[in-house]
Amino acid sequence: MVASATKTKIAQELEDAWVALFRAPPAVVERVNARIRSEGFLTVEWYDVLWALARAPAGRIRQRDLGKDLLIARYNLSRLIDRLAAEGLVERVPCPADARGFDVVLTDKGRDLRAATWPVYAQALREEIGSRLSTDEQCKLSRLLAKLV
Amino acid sequence: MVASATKTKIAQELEDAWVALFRAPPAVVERVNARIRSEGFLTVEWYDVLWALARAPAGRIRQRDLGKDLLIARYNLSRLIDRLAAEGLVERVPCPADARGFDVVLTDKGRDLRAATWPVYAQALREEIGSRLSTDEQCKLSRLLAKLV
DNA sequence: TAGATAATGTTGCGTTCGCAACAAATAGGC
DNA sequence: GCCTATTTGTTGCGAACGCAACATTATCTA
Repeated sequence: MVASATKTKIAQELEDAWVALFRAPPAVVERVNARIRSEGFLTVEWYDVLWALARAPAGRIRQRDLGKDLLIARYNLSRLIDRLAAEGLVERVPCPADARGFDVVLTDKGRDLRAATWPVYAQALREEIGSRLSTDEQCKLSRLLAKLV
Repeated sequence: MVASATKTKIAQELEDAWVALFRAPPAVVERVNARIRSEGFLTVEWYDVLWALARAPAGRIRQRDLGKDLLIARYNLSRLIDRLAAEGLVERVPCPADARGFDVVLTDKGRDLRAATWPVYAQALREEIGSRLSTDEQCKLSRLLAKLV
């Protein structure tokens, strides 16, 4: 690969957008997590897997597809599923159509825990995001972030 | 604390905004980091500390203020500074005005490494963000994310 | 259909994060 | 001044991440 001529200046708007993107979201996620944990429930990382499964047909998704949906790298998802399975919240079953793969299946325990967590989670989202952004702003934010993926 | 009556529904816009906020930024940051690391340079987490110091008067900021600027939790910043100091990129010196505190000072080595990293970093930002969002969109994104902090 | 290539998932290893508990110093209320 | 509460920073510990290397299976190509 030829080293391209890299200019040493970037636009202020680009710098500002990057700094905001880099710093703000983790802080917001941490606040949401802190609220949920203080009530004794799951982190959002765990929750989101259960949520994705709860929406999937038969509470079942192939691990590969789960990673793509949740934007989680393979090696991280692999161990995240390990932890969820160790808690009995999901199960890994061989994928019928592909001997390499696994379907991740939501257990009853996982389904119940997700449902129990939801009110606390929803409340955290209302307070951390709903109270700070109008509905219109929420839509704009979704749209802008979608362009970056 | 009295358990507040928590509704079990939230608006679709809020859910979408949260999901985007939760998933997209880490993926973008990881892509930027991968580019920079593939060229043998610093992760953005390290870079941003050096950057903040390079902008500060005399290349020097109190650790507490650095944490607030960068939105890094105390216990994480403490160890991040440890690592940077172990590499000789910064130094910790007692804060003259407050015996509890430390000023973090950029070393010559840190200054040089930051400068050397910049072209690669800037190029990564142009490609990952500049090419996906217009200047106007970049401004909107900054503004929306600022509201969440 | 054999051989090379790609996709899927796991694991060893070191790094980094997050909580809780802690020590030390300052600031405030009386 | 004195006692308490707050602020600042560190550390032990376990959880989670990220890279590189790996095994296994599927897919493509000739």
